[in-house]
Amino acid sequence: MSQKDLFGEIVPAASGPARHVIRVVFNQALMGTFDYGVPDELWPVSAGQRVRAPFGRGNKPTEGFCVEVLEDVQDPAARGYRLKFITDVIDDKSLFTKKMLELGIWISDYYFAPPGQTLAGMIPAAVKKGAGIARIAVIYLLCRPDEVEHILSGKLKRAKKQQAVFKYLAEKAAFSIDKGIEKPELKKNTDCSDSVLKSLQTQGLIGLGAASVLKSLPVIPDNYTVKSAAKIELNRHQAAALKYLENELSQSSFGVSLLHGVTDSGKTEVYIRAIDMAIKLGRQSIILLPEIALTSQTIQRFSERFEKIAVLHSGLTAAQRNAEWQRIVNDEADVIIGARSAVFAPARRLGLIVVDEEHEASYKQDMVPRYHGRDVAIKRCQLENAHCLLGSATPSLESMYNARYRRHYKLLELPERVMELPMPAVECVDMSAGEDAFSDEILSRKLRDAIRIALRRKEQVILLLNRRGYSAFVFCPDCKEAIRCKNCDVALTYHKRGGQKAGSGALGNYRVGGYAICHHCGSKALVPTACPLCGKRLVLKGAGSQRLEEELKEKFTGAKVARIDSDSMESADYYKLLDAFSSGDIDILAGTQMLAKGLHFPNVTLVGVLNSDAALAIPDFRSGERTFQILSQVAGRTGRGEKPGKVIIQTVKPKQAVIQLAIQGDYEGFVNRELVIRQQLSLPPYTRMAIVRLSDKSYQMLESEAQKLYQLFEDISARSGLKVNISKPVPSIITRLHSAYRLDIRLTSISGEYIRKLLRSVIYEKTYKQKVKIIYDIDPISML
DNA sequence: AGCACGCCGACT
DNA sequence: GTCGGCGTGCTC
Repeated sequence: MSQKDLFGEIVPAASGPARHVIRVVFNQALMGTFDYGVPDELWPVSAGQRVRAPFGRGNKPTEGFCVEVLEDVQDPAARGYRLKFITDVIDDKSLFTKKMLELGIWISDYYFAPPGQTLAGMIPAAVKKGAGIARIAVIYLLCRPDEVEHILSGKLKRAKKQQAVFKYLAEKAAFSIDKGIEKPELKKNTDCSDSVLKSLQTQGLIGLGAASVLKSLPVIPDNYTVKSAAKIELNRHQAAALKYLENELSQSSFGVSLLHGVTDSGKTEVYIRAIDMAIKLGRQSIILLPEIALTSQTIQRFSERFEKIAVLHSGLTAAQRNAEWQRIVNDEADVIIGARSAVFAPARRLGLIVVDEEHEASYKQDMVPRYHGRDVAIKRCQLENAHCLLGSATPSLESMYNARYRRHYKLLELPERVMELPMPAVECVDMSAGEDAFSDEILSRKLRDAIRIALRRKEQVILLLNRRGYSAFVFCPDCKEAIRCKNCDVALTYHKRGGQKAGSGALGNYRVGGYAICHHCGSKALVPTACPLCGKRLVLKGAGSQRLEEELKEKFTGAKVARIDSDSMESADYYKLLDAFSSGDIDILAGTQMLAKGLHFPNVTLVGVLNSDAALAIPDFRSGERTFQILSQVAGRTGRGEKPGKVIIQTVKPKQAVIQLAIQGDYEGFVNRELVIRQQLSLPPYTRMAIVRLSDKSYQMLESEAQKLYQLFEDISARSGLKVNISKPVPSIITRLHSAYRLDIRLTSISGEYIRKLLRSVIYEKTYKQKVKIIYDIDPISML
């Protein structure tokens, strides 16, 4: 053992031989597990309970999860280290059901997420705190503003990093705990290490506190309600699907079915009947929905039919969320409805998980653990012998492929709209031809005419801009360059402020009346009037949703126009606006793709898609699939009442196959075409994929590390004969984010297990010493 | 992640 | 020589 033993370590808590040993994981970026003894007076401890244990050389009391009780306590001499003892047991009973714990370990293993962070992510903070609020380490200055200069040139004269941190805090006026900066934010923005902060702390220059952080998410106003539908009779397709599901549910064995139903084909009614069946069999159901679809009208649709419902979504207060969770723990809910993380609801009699809109990319969590809600739902069903019902009008190619070719999967089709409503007429306008090509207006002649007609009939219109980031950038027509974020290398988006007209005046050489905003890091910049490279005039280019709003107000005077997107929306306003639109107070609603989701407005008879091909320009193999999905969703937004609907799609590439297929509403055709392409190019769903993304502020360092890791992958792969295709390090689609460069190594293989074997050998065996930040994205859903 | 250890450069 | 910043490696 090391020399340190000569000086005698502080022995924490009880010592001596351990009669009980447990395996603990900490909520930190640590892949390993740690064994601890349990003092007799704290026994028993079971898997899933949180414990406090001395951790690290300083024996810092740290919270961790017990993941296992070790049956055979081995001989202390055989252990290569000295066993410490836990000091507290935090929970009086396990926070996890047995199956959930098993699921958590699987997620940690499958997605290469630290087990402690994975388990922590499965339990809402509100539950862990006991209806509290999320607390986060906050750092603030312990001096007065007028002392800053003196300290910078005095005590910190020689400490460059500390100066930077100090200056940053002073700039942000963090002179008290309530003005403090959150530690992760501080570290990111000043690029400092822990030791820098530690030094400042020991010098008494900064204070460390904890602050409560509230999540700012939409809160559903109580009065946002819609009348319920009358008693519904199933059509023959629904009846057939249900018959299959009833049989599956009564067998209590694992299975997955993919319910492919066009908009208004009655998928929800099938869900409801299946859930009803599960309840009759004494089992619970979880319904997963994308966060944005989780509106009170959706919730109401279910709450009208079931009594014992628990709701888990981000709009709830901490106390509400904890209360809902406890209801599930106490077995007071038959139906649990929620967003992605509701897949972790502590149901003990689970029989069915419904994943609605299963193709939605938002099911993939973009933080550790980077799990896919749909895939975790399927895994959980497998562990619990439950049935997983996936539903979509445009299923993902993965699910479609599985439904066609894999065991345990079944495809259920609902090809007809329930009320026998006709599919809306979809028209395409070629923006690259005729007068529209030479017009700088966003709306084509055809669309303008259609809007006018709809307004005359007192009907409503929805206009959709595909991606906000791809419009209204500041462009130099001479250099052919857009102004980019200095940190993220992303084209900045121009946003107007107040009601001033852009370019109406000049303040120095900056444009008055607006900012350019980076949609990745949120930083704002004043916009120069002249190009910094050539000095010539810069122009605003593209169709931002703000510009659209202006054009609409100009062209359709008298019509009430509203814009909906995450820039103009302050959480609850979103629902107010939808409410106003629903009650007919708004004639034209313009916005980004969030409008394309499952909202129901009977009086909408016209939907216009303004830049339908914008997404196709993104270099991501799924961009065609996304475009098809969005256009199909849009087509479903209209003609839902008695009046016939119409969709007008503007595009510069009218011949593009994806757009053609979307216009024809030909999902089959799209899938068959796309699957051939994917197979030819060895892309998912024919292969599995993982992205290893390295990032660092120094490009040189990043490049050499990426090269090193790439070589290591190649070596291991060759040595162990793993059939994994390893790409050379390539710049990520977003080449730079938060002033860090990003390189991707893309791994593809016929089997995901080959990829994981390769990654395991790098992550767990110490074959590579990590010098830059690395994230592992297993089954990536977006290449960004 | 968070902490202590210890190398090395800056300054007595 | 000594102080202390900051990179490195370990944590049951």
